[in-house]
Amino acid sequence: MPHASAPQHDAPRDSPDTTPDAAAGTPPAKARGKAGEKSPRSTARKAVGRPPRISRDDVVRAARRIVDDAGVDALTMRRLATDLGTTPMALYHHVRDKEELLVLLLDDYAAGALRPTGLPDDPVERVLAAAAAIHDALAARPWIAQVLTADDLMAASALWYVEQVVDGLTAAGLSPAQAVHGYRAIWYYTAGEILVRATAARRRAADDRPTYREHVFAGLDPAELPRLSGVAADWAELTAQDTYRDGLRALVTGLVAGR
Amino acid sequence: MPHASAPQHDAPRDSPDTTPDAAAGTPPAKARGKAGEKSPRSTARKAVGRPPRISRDDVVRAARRIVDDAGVDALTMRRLATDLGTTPMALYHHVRDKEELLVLLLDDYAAGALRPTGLPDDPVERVLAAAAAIHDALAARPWIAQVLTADDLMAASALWYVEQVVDGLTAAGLSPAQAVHGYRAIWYYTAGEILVRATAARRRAADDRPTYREHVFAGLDPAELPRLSGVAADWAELTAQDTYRDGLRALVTGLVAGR
DNA sequence: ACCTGAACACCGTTCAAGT
DNA sequence: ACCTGAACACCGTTCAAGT
Repeated sequence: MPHASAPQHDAPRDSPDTTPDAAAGTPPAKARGKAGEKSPRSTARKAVGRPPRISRDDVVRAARRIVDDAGVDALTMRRLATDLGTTPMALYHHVRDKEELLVLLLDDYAAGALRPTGLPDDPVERVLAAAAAIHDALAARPWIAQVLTADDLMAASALWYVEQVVDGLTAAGLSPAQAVHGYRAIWYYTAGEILVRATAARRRAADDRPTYREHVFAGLDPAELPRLSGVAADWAELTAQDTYRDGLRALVTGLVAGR
Repeated sequence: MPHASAPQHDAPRDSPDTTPDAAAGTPPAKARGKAGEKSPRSTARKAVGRPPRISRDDVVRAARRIVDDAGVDALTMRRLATDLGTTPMALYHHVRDKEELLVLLLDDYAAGALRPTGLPDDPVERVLAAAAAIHDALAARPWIAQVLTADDLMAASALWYVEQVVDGLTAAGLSPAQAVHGYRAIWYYTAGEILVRATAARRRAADDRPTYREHVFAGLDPAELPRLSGVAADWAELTAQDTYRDGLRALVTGLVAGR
Protein backbone atom coordinates (compact mmCIF):
# COMPACT_ATOMS: atom_id res chain seq x y z
CA MET A 1 0.00 0.00 0.00
CA PRO A 2 2.28 2.75 -1.17
CA HIS A 3 1.10 5.90 0.59
CA ALA A 4 -2.37 5.71 -0.90
CA SER A 5 -3.82 7.76 1.91
CA ALA A 6 -1.02 10.29 2.22
CA PRO A 7 -2.29 13.76 1.41
CA GLN A 8 -0.38 15.59 -1.28
CA HIS A 9 0.45 18.62 0.73
CA ASP A 10 1.78 21.48 -1.29
CA ALA A 11 1.19 19.65 -4.51
CA PRO A 12 1.90 22.07 -7.31
CA ARG A 13 -1.36 23.43 -8.54
CA ASP A 14 -2.95 20.17 -9.66
CA SER A 15 -4.51 19.10 -6.36
CA PRO A 16 -8.27 19.69 -6.21
CA ASP A 17 -8.08 20.89 -2.67
CA THR A 18 -11.25 21.32 -0.71
CA THR A 19 -10.03 24.20 1.41
CA PRO A 20 -9.81 27.20 -0.90
CA ASP A 21 -6.91 28.93 0.80
CA ALA A 22 -4.63 25.95 0.44
CA ALA A 23 -4.68 26.24 -3.34
CA ALA A 24 -5.18 29.91 -4.00
CA GLY A 25 -5.61 32.03 -0.88
CA THR A 26 -2.37 32.05 1.06
CA PRO A 27 0.25 29.88 -0.54
CA PRO A 28 3.50 29.60 1.36
CA ALA A 29 5.69 32.64 1.12
CA LYS A 30 8.39 31.09 -1.03
CA ALA A 31 6.03 29.70 -3.61
CA ARG A 32 3.89 32.79 -3.85
CA GLY A 33 5.97 34.60 -6.41
CA LYS A 34 6.35 31.57 -8.59
CA ALA A 35 2.73 30.57 -8.47
CA GLY A 36 1.42 34.03 -9.10
CA GLU A 37 3.71 35.24 -11.83
CA LYS A 38 5.05 32.29 -13.66
CA SER A 39 2.03 31.31 -15.72
CA PRO A 40 0.27 34.49 -16.87
CA ARG A 41 -1.73 32.85 -19.62
CA SER A 42 -3.10 29.85 -17.74
CA THR A 43 -6.68 31.03 -17.97
CA ALA A 44 -8.37 27.68 -17.34
CA ARG A 45 -7.62 24.25 -15.89
CA LYS A 46 -7.07 22.85 -19.36
CA ALA A 47 -4.21 20.44 -19.84
CA VAL A 48 -2.15 22.75 -21.95
CA GLY A 49 1.55 22.77 -22.63
CA ARG A 50 4.16 20.10 -22.60
CA PRO A 51 3.13 16.69 -21.28
CA PRO A 52 4.91 15.69 -18.09
CA ARG A 53 7.82 13.30 -18.36
CA ILE A 54 8.07 12.51 -14.66
CA SER A 55 5.55 12.67 -11.83
CA ARG A 56 5.90 13.56 -8.20
CA ASP A 57 5.54 9.89 -7.41
CA ASP A 58 8.44 9.10 -9.69
CA VAL A 59 10.54 11.58 -7.79
CA VAL A 60 9.64 10.16 -4.40
CA ARG A 61 10.14 6.59 -5.57
CA ALA A 62 13.55 7.35 -7.03
CA ALA A 63 14.51 9.21 -3.86
CA ARG A 64 13.51 6.25 -1.75
CA ARG A 65 15.65 3.95 -3.86
CA ILE A 66 18.69 6.13 -3.40
CA VAL A 67 18.15 6.44 0.31
CA ASP A 68 17.58 2.72 0.81
CA ASP A 69 20.58 1.80 -1.28
CA ALA A 70 23.11 4.40 -0.32
CA GLY A 71 21.87 6.31 2.69
CA VAL A 72 20.33 9.70 3.10
CA ASP A 73 23.61 11.49 2.55
CA ALA A 74 23.68 10.17 -0.99
CA LEU A 75 20.37 11.81 -1.77
CA THR A 76 21.25 14.95 -3.69
CA MET A 77 19.07 16.71 -6.17
CA ARG A 78 21.71 16.15 -8.81
CA ARG A 79 21.97 12.43 -8.32
CA LEU A 80 18.22 12.12 -8.12
CA ALA A 81 17.94 13.94 -11.42
CA THR A 82 20.53 11.70 -13.00
CA ASP A 83 18.71 8.58 -11.84
CA LEU A 84 15.52 9.91 -13.35
CA GLY A 85 17.20 10.94 -16.56
CA THR A 86 16.45 14.62 -16.11
CA THR A 87 18.06 17.78 -14.86
CA PRO A 88 18.14 18.91 -11.24
CA MET A 89 15.80 21.76 -11.99
CA ALA A 90 13.08 19.53 -13.37
CA LEU A 91 12.65 18.21 -9.83
CA TYR A 92 11.70 21.60 -8.54
CA HIS A 93 8.55 21.43 -10.55
CA HIS A 94 7.40 18.49 -8.47
CA VAL A 95 8.72 19.29 -5.02
CA ARG A 96 9.22 22.69 -3.50
CA ASP A 97 12.68 22.00 -2.16
CA LYS A 98 14.76 19.25 -0.70
CA GLU A 99 13.19 19.46 2.71
CA GLU A 100 9.76 18.84 1.29
CA LEU A 101 11.16 15.86 -0.52
CA LEU A 102 12.44 14.44 2.76
CA VAL A 103 9.10 14.92 4.47
CA LEU A 104 7.38 13.27 1.54
CA LEU A 105 9.78 10.39 1.87
CA LEU A 106 9.03 9.99 5.55
CA ASP A 107 5.31 10.05 4.93
CA ASP A 108 5.65 7.55 2.17
CA TYR A 109 7.60 5.24 4.37
CA ALA A 110 5.26 5.51 7.33
CA ALA A 111 2.35 4.74 5.03
CA GLY A 112 4.01 1.52 3.95
CA ALA A 113 4.66 0.34 7.49
CA LEU A 114 2.69 -2.64 8.60
CA ARG A 115 -0.14 -2.12 10.99
CA PRO A 116 0.08 -4.79 13.62
CA THR A 117 -2.83 -7.17 13.43
CA GLY A 118 -4.70 -8.03 16.55
CA LEU A 119 -3.74 -5.32 18.95
CA PRO A 120 -4.28 -6.39 22.59
CA ASP A 121 -7.50 -5.45 24.34
CA ASP A 122 -5.84 -4.23 27.50
CA PRO A 123 -5.36 -0.47 27.11
CA VAL A 124 -1.82 -0.29 28.42
CA GLU A 125 -0.73 -3.25 26.32
CA ARG A 126 -2.36 -1.67 23.30
CA VAL A 127 -0.43 1.53 23.80
CA LEU A 128 2.78 -0.42 24.16
CA ALA A 129 2.13 -2.43 21.03
CA ALA A 130 1.24 0.58 18.90
CA ALA A 131 4.22 2.60 20.07
CA ALA A 132 6.57 -0.33 19.59
CA ALA A 133 5.20 -0.89 16.09
CA ILE A 134 5.90 2.62 14.91
CA HIS A 135 9.24 2.55 16.69
CA ASP A 136 10.31 -0.64 14.99
CA ALA A 137 9.15 0.55 11.61
CA LEU A 138 11.17 3.73 11.89
CA ALA A 139 14.19 2.22 13.58
CA ALA A 140 14.57 -0.30 10.81
CA ARG A 141 15.79 2.39 8.44
CA PRO A 142 18.66 4.38 9.79
CA TRP A 143 18.10 7.31 7.46
CA ILE A 144 14.83 8.03 9.18
CA ALA A 145 16.68 9.53 12.09
CA GLN A 146 18.10 12.34 10.09
CA VAL A 147 14.74 13.11 8.56
CA LEU A 148 12.92 12.95 11.86
CA THR A 149 14.32 16.26 12.94
CA ALA A 150 12.93 17.79 9.77
CA ASP A 151 9.37 17.02 10.78
CA ASP A 152 7.60 16.07 13.94
CA LEU A 153 6.24 13.19 11.94
CA MET A 154 3.08 11.72 13.24
CA ALA A 155 1.83 13.41 10.13
CA ALA A 156 -0.54 11.96 7.65
CA SER A 157 -0.23 8.25 7.37
CA ALA A 158 1.15 7.55 10.81
CA LEU A 159 -1.99 8.87 12.41
CA TRP A 160 -3.42 5.43 12.86
CA TYR A 161 -0.72 4.67 15.39
CA VAL A 162 -1.34 7.94 17.16
CA GLU A 163 -5.01 7.07 17.37
CA GLN A 164 -4.23 3.74 19.01
CA VAL A 165 -1.99 5.37 21.58
CA VAL A 166 -4.40 8.17 22.43
CA ASP A 167 -7.30 5.75 22.54
CA GLY A 168 -5.46 3.33 24.77
CA LEU A 169 -4.44 6.04 27.18
CA THR A 170 -7.99 7.33 27.30
CA ALA A 171 -9.32 3.85 27.93
CA ALA A 172 -6.80 3.56 30.76
CA GLY A 173 -8.45 6.51 32.44
CA LEU A 174 -6.62 9.59 31.19
CA SER A 175 -8.51 12.67 30.12
CA PRO A 176 -8.27 13.66 26.45
CA ALA A 177 -5.73 16.35 27.29
CA GLN A 178 -3.70 13.96 29.41
CA ALA A 179 -3.82 11.39 26.64
CA VAL A 180 -2.42 13.86 24.11
CA HIS A 181 0.33 14.85 26.50
CA GLY A 182 0.99 11.21 27.17
CA TYR A 183 1.26 10.50 23.50
CA ARG A 184 3.73 13.35 23.14
CA ALA A 185 5.85 11.96 25.94
CA ILE A 186 5.88 8.59 24.25
CA TRP A 187 6.84 10.21 20.98
CA TYR A 188 9.70 12.12 22.60
CA TYR A 189 11.01 8.95 24.11
CA THR A 190 10.65 7.02 20.89
CA ALA A 191 12.15 9.65 18.63
CA GLY A 192 14.99 10.19 21.08
CA GLU A 193 15.78 6.52 21.23
CA ILE A 194 15.91 6.25 17.46
CA LEU A 195 18.03 9.35 17.07
CA VAL A 196 20.53 8.56 19.78
CA ARG A 197 20.85 4.95 18.75
CA ALA A 198 21.20 5.76 15.06
CA THR A 199 23.93 8.27 15.80
CA ALA A 200 25.78 5.78 17.94
CA ALA A 201 25.54 3.24 15.14
CA ARG A 202 26.84 5.73 12.60
CA ARG A 203 29.70 6.56 14.92
CA ARG A 204 30.52 2.91 15.25
CA ALA A 205 30.36 2.32 11.52
CA ALA A 206 32.77 5.16 10.87
CA ASP A 207 35.07 3.56 13.45
CA ASP A 208 36.60 6.93 13.79
CA ARG A 209 37.42 8.28 17.26
CA PRO A 210 36.06 5.08 18.75
CA THR A 211 37.74 5.45 22.07
CA TYR A 212 36.40 8.83 23.07
CA ARG A 213 33.86 7.59 25.57
CA GLU A 214 36.24 4.95 26.81
CA HIS A 215 38.79 7.67 27.20
CA VAL A 216 36.40 9.77 29.25
CA PHE A 217 35.33 6.85 31.37
CA ALA A 218 38.89 5.76 31.94
CA GLY A 219 39.72 9.13 33.41
CA LEU A 220 36.84 9.07 35.87
CA ASP A 221 37.56 10.16 39.39
CA PRO A 222 35.93 7.59 41.70
CA ALA A 223 35.82 10.12 44.51
CA GLU A 224 33.85 12.61 42.48
CA LEU A 225 31.73 10.29 40.40
CA PRO A 226 31.46 7.01 42.36
CA ARG A 227 28.43 5.53 40.63
CA LEU A 228 29.77 6.08 37.16
CA SER A 229 33.15 4.72 38.15
CA GLY A 230 31.38 1.65 39.43
CA VAL A 231 29.62 0.93 36.16
CA ALA A 232 32.33 2.24 33.85
CA ALA A 233 33.54 -1.21 32.92
CA ASP A 234 30.06 -2.37 31.97
CA TRP A 235 28.85 0.86 30.37
CA ALA A 236 29.43 -0.14 26.77
CA GLU A 237 27.71 -3.47 27.21
CA LEU A 238 24.80 -2.02 29.15
CA THR A 239 24.11 0.77 26.70
CA ALA A 240 24.38 -1.58 23.74
CA GLN A 241 21.38 -3.53 25.02
CA ASP A 242 18.02 -2.78 23.51
CA THR A 243 15.86 -1.63 26.35
CA TYR A 244 13.41 0.45 24.36
CA ARG A 245 10.44 -1.64 25.45
CA ASP A 246 11.41 -1.60 29.11
CA GLY A 247 11.64 2.16 29.17
CA LEU A 248 8.43 2.45 27.21
CA ARG A 249 6.62 0.28 29.69
CA ALA A 250 7.95 2.32 32.57
CA LEU A 251 6.81 5.52 30.92
CA VAL A 252 3.33 4.27 30.12
CA THR A 253 2.97 2.76 33.57
CA GLY A 254 3.93 6.05 35.09
CA LEU A 255 1.55 7.97 32.87
CA VAL A 256 -1.37 5.76 33.83
CA ALA A 257 -0.45 5.72 37.51
CA GLY A 258 -0.13 9.47 37.67
CA ARG A 259 -3.47 10.31 36.09
CA MET B 1 34.60 27.66 34.19
CA PRO B 2 35.13 27.20 30.51
CA HIS B 3 35.47 23.44 30.08
CA ALA B 4 38.45 23.23 32.32
CA SER B 5 37.78 19.57 32.91
CA ALA B 6 36.92 18.67 29.33
CA PRO B 7 39.47 16.25 27.94
CA GLN B 8 41.17 17.30 24.77
CA HIS B 9 40.19 14.27 22.80
CA ASP B 10 42.05 13.86 19.56
CA ALA B 11 44.16 16.89 20.14
CA PRO B 12 46.71 16.98 17.38
CA ARG B 13 49.92 15.51 18.66
CA ASP B 14 50.57 17.93 21.50
CA SER B 15 48.49 16.30 24.24
CA PRO B 16 50.57 14.43 26.79
CA ASP B 17 48.14 11.55 26.87
CA THR B 18 48.47 8.96 29.56
CA THR B 19 47.11 6.08 27.51
CA PRO B 20 49.76 5.30 24.95
CA ASP B 21 47.46 4.11 22.20
CA ALA B 22 45.48 7.33 22.12
CA ALA B 23 48.51 9.28 21.02
CA ALA B 24 50.57 6.82 19.03
CA GLY B 25 49.16 3.28 18.94
CA THR B 26 45.99 3.34 16.87
CA PRO B 27 45.17 6.79 15.65
CA PRO B 28 41.87 7.19 13.83
CA ALA B 29 41.93 6.03 10.24
CA LYS B 30 41.58 9.45 8.68
CA ALA B 31 44.38 11.06 10.63
CA ARG B 32 46.76 8.17 10.35
CA GLY B 33 48.35 9.15 7.06
CA LYS B 34 48.76 12.75 8.03
CA ALA B 35 50.19 12.04 11.47
CA GLY B 36 52.61 9.43 10.24
CA GLU B 37 53.98 11.11 7.14
CA LYS B 38 53.66 14.80 7.56
CA SER B 39 56.46 15.52 10.01
CA PRO B 40 59.36 13.19 9.25
CA ARG B 41 61.96 15.25 11.05
CA SER B 42 60.18 15.90 14.35
CA THR B 43 62.64 13.91 16.36
CA ALA B 44 61.89 15.31 19.80
CA ARG B 45 59.13 17.15 21.68
CA LYS B 46 60.99 20.43 21.41
CA ALA B 47 58.96 23.54 20.67
CA VAL B 48 60.35 24.06 17.23
CA GLY B 49 58.93 25.92 14.28
CA ARG B 50 56.57 28.81 13.90
CA PRO B 51 54.85 30.06 17.04
CA PRO B 52 51.07 29.50 17.05
CA ARG B 53 48.84 32.43 16.16
CA ILE B 54 45.60 30.87 17.32
CA SER B 55 44.82 28.14 19.83
CA ARG B 56 42.18 25.45 19.90
CA ASP B 57 40.43 27.46 22.58
CA ASP B 58 40.34 30.45 20.28
CA VAL B 59 38.69 28.33 17.64
CA VAL B 60 36.06 26.99 20.00
CA ARG B 61 35.38 30.40 21.46
CA ALA B 62 34.95 31.99 18.05
CA ALA B 63 32.71 29.13 16.97
CA ARG B 64 30.54 29.62 20.01
CA ARG B 65 30.18 33.28 19.23
CA ILE B 66 29.01 32.59 15.72
CA VAL B 67 26.59 29.93 16.85
CA ASP B 68 25.14 32.08 19.61
CA ASP B 69 24.81 35.09 17.37
CA ALA B 70 23.69 33.59 14.10
CA GLY B 71 22.75 29.97 14.64
CA VAL B 72 24.49 26.76 13.88
CA ASP B 73 23.84 27.01 10.17
CA ALA B 74 26.02 30.10 10.06
CA LEU B 75 28.97 28.18 11.44
CA THR B 76 31.14 27.42 8.44
CA MET B 77 34.83 26.84 8.46
CA ARG B 78 35.26 29.78 6.14
CA ARG B 79 33.36 32.23 8.28
CA LEU B 80 35.09 30.96 11.37
CA ALA B 81 38.44 31.53 9.70
CA THR B 82 37.44 35.03 8.68
CA ASP B 83 36.37 35.89 12.21
CA LEU B 84 39.70 34.68 13.50
CA GLY B 85 41.64 36.49 10.83
CA THR B 86 43.06 33.33 9.30
CA THR B 87 42.42 30.92 6.50
CA PRO B 88 40.05 27.98 6.62
CA MET B 89 42.90 25.54 6.53
CA ALA B 90 44.56 26.95 9.61
CA LEU B 91 41.61 25.62 11.57
CA TYR B 92 42.36 22.08 10.60
CA HIS B 93 45.50 22.25 12.60
CA HIS B 94 43.44 22.68 15.74
CA VAL B 95 40.40 20.51 15.10
CA ARG B 96 40.22 17.38 13.03
CA ASP B 97 37.12 18.33 11.14
CA LYS B 98 33.88 20.19 11.54
CA GLU B 99 32.17 17.43 13.42
CA GLU B 100 34.84 17.44 16.07
CA LEU B 101 34.39 21.17 16.37
CA LEU B 102 30.69 20.69 17.02
CA VAL B 103 31.33 18.10 19.69
CA LEU B 104 33.87 20.38 21.29
CA LEU B 105 31.27 23.12 21.25
CA LEU B 106 28.71 20.94 22.94
CA ASP B 107 31.20 19.88 25.59
CA ASP B 108 32.19 23.44 26.17
CA TYR B 109 28.61 24.49 26.61
CA ALA B 110 27.71 21.66 28.94
CA ALA B 111 30.73 22.52 31.06
CA GLY B 112 29.45 26.06 31.47
CA ALA B 113 25.97 25.00 32.53
CA LEU B 114 25.06 25.69 36.08
CA ARG B 115 24.95 22.84 38.49
CA PRO B 116 21.84 23.21 40.56
CA THR B 117 22.66 23.94 44.14
CA GLY B 118 20.98 21.97 46.86
CA LEU B 119 19.63 18.95 45.07
CA PRO B 120 16.77 17.30 47.00
CA ASP B 121 17.50 14.39 49.30
CA ASP B 122 14.68 12.22 48.05
CA PRO B 123 16.13 9.98 45.33
CA VAL B 124 13.29 10.38 42.86
CA GLU B 125 13.20 14.13 43.30
CA ARG B 126 16.95 14.26 42.87
CA VAL B 127 16.73 12.40 39.58
CA LEU B 128 14.02 14.74 38.41
CA ALA B 129 16.00 17.82 39.36
CA ALA B 130 19.20 16.65 37.70
CA ALA B 131 17.47 15.62 34.51
CA ALA B 132 15.50 18.84 34.37
CA ALA B 133 18.66 20.85 34.91
CA ILE B 134 20.50 19.34 31.97
CA HIS B 135 17.34 19.56 29.91
CA ASP B 136 16.87 23.23 30.60
CA ALA B 137 20.51 24.00 29.97
CA LEU B 138 20.41 22.34 26.58
CA ALA B 139 16.95 23.50 25.59
CA ALA B 140 17.93 27.11 26.15
CA ARG B 141 20.09 27.06 23.04
CA PRO B 142 18.27 25.90 19.97
CA TRP B 143 21.43 25.03 18.08
CA ILE B 144 22.12 22.27 20.56
CA ALA B 145 19.47 20.14 18.97
CA GLN B 146 21.28 19.89 15.70
CA VAL B 147 24.51 19.04 17.43
CA LEU B 148 22.92 16.48 19.70
CA THR B 149 22.55 14.01 16.89
CA ALA B 150 26.27 14.31 16.27
CA ASP B 151 27.12 12.95 19.68
CA ASP B 152 25.31 11.06 22.35
CA LEU B 153 26.51 13.78 24.65
CA MET B 154 26.71 12.89 28.26
CA ALA B 155 30.35 13.11 27.46
CA ALA B 156 32.97 14.77 29.54
CA SER B 157 31.62 17.68 31.45
CA ALA B 158 28.00 16.59 31.64
CA LEU B 159 28.94 13.54 33.60
CA TRP B 160 28.10 15.16 36.88
CA TYR B 161 24.45 15.17 35.88
CA VAL B 162 24.64 11.56 34.81
CA GLU B 163 26.13 10.69 38.17
CA GLN B 164 23.24 12.34 39.97
CA VAL B 165 20.68 10.45 37.92
CA VAL B 166 22.36 7.09 38.25
CA ASP B 167 22.93 7.64 41.94
CA GLY B 168 19.35 8.69 42.55
CA LEU B 169 17.98 5.69 40.71
CA THR B 170 20.26 3.41 42.66
CA ALA B 171 19.20 4.97 45.93
CA ALA B 172 15.60 4.39 44.88
CA GLY B 173 16.29 0.69 44.74
CA LEU B 174 17.43 -0.04 41.20
CA SER B 175 20.38 -2.28 40.52
CA PRO B 176 23.41 -0.66 38.86
CA ALA B 177 22.41 -2.11 35.48
CA GLN B 178 18.81 -0.96 35.91
CA ALA B 179 20.03 2.47 36.88
CA VAL B 180 22.11 2.79 33.72
CA HIS B 181 19.20 1.66 31.61
CA GLY B 182 16.98 4.06 33.45
CA TYR B 183 19.38 6.87 32.81
CA ARG B 184 19.39 6.00 29.13
CA ALA B 185 15.60 6.08 29.03
CA ILE B 186 15.62 9.50 30.65
CA TRP B 187 18.20 10.66 28.14
CA TYR B 188 16.15 9.39 25.20
CA TYR B 189 13.12 11.20 26.49
CA THR B 190 15.06 14.38 27.15
CA ALA B 191 16.93 14.44 23.88
CA GLY B 192 13.75 13.62 21.99
CA GLU B 193 11.87 16.43 23.64
CA ILE B 194 14.56 18.94 22.80
CA LEU B 195 14.88 17.77 19.22
CA VAL B 196 11.18 17.61 18.45
CA ARG B 197 10.48 20.90 20.14
CA ALA B 198 13.38 22.68 18.48
CA THR B 199 12.26 21.46 15.09
CA ALA B 200 8.73 22.62 15.69
CA ALA B 201 10.05 26.03 16.71
CA ARG B 202 12.19 26.25 13.60
CA ARG B 203 9.23 25.31 11.51
CA ARG B 204 7.16 27.99 13.15
CA ALA B 205 9.85 30.61 12.69
CA ALA B 206 10.11 29.86 9.00
CA ASP B 207 6.32 30.28 8.86
CA ASP B 208 6.48 28.27 5.74
CA ARG B 209 3.90 25.53 5.15
CA PRO B 210 2.35 26.41 8.51
CA THR B 211 -0.92 24.73 7.82
CA TYR B 212 0.28 21.25 7.02
CA ARG B 213 -0.72 19.70 10.31
CA GLU B 214 -3.92 21.69 10.40
CA HIS B 215 -4.58 20.47 6.92
CA VAL B 216 -4.07 16.88 7.95
CA PHE B 217 -6.20 17.29 11.05
CA ALA B 218 -8.96 19.03 9.14
CA GLY B 219 -9.28 16.05 6.85
CA LEU B 220 -9.63 13.55 9.67
CA ASP B 221 -12.28 10.90 9.31
CA PRO B 222 -14.12 10.71 12.66
CA ALA B 223 -15.25 7.19 11.90
CA GLU B 224 -11.72 5.94 11.40
CA LEU B 225 -9.86 8.07 13.92
CA PRO B 226 -12.41 9.10 16.55
CA ARG B 227 -10.03 10.06 19.34
CA LEU B 228 -7.91 12.27 17.15
CA SER B 229 -10.97 13.88 15.65
CA GLY B 230 -12.14 14.62 19.17
CA VAL B 231 -8.96 16.45 20.14
CA ALA B 232 -8.17 17.93 16.72
CA ALA B 233 -9.40 21.38 17.68
CA ASP B 234 -7.23 21.48 20.79
CA TRP B 235 -4.19 19.70 19.36
CA ALA B 236 -2.12 22.79 18.65
CA GLU B 237 -2.76 24.25 22.07
CA LEU B 238 -2.14 20.99 23.87
CA THR B 239 1.11 20.25 22.12
CA ALA B 240 2.33 23.79 22.62
CA GLN B 241 2.25 23.29 26.38
CA ASP B 242 5.48 22.43 28.10
CA THR B 243 4.91 19.09 29.74
CA TYR B 244 8.49 17.94 29.87
CA ARG B 245 8.49 17.64 33.63
CA ASP B 246 5.20 15.78 33.76
CA GLY B 247 6.42 13.17 31.34
CA LEU B 248 9.74 12.96 33.11
CA ARG B 249 8.02 12.33 36.42
CA ALA B 250 5.88 9.64 34.86
CA LEU B 251 8.92 7.96 33.39
CA VAL B 252 10.92 8.04 36.60
CA THR B 253 7.94 6.88 38.63
CA GLY B 254 7.49 3.98 36.26
CA LEU B 255 11.16 3.11 36.37
CA VAL B 256 11.17 3.00 40.15
CA ALA B 257 7.87 1.15 40.39
CA GLY B 258 8.94 -1.50 37.89
CA ARG B 259 12.24 -2.34 39.51
C1' DA C 1 55.04 23.58 13.98
C1' DC C 2 52.05 26.35 12.13
C1' DC C 3 50.03 28.73 8.44
C1' DT C 4 48.82 30.09 3.43
C1' DG C 5 46.91 29.84 -1.53
C1' DA C 6 45.00 27.58 -4.80
C1' DA C 7 42.32 24.07 -6.17
C1' DC C 8 39.05 19.93 -6.03
C1' DA C 9 34.82 18.08 -5.94
C1' DC C 10 30.94 18.94 -4.66
C1' DC C 11 26.18 21.32 -2.91
C1' DG C 12 20.98 23.58 -3.37
C1' DT C 13 18.80 26.87 -5.93
C1' DT C 14 17.70 31.00 -9.24
C1' DC C 15 17.11 32.81 -13.65
C1' DA C 16 16.07 33.04 -18.45
C1' DA C 17 15.04 30.49 -22.04
C1' DG C 18 13.19 26.70 -24.80
C1' DT C 19 9.07 23.52 -26.54
C1' DA D 1 2.94 23.12 -18.26
C1' DC D 2 6.96 21.18 -18.08
C1' DC D 3 11.73 20.96 -18.86
C1' DT D 4 16.71 22.52 -19.98
C1' DG D 5 21.45 24.91 -19.55
C1' DA D 6 24.13 27.78 -17.56
C1' DA D 7 25.29 30.14 -13.75
C1' DC D 8 25.39 31.80 -8.74
C1' DA D 9 26.88 31.49 -4.36
C1' DC D 10 28.25 28.69 -1.62
C1' DC D 11 30.29 24.21 1.01
C1' DG D 12 34.25 20.97 3.55
C1' DT D 13 38.56 19.35 2.64
C1' DT D 14 43.22 17.96 0.23
C1' DC D 15 47.59 19.11 -1.46
C1' DA D 16 51.88 21.42 -1.98
C1' DA D 17 54.26 25.01 -0.54
C1' DG D 18 55.98 28.67 2.48
C1' DT D 19 58.32 30.42 7.07
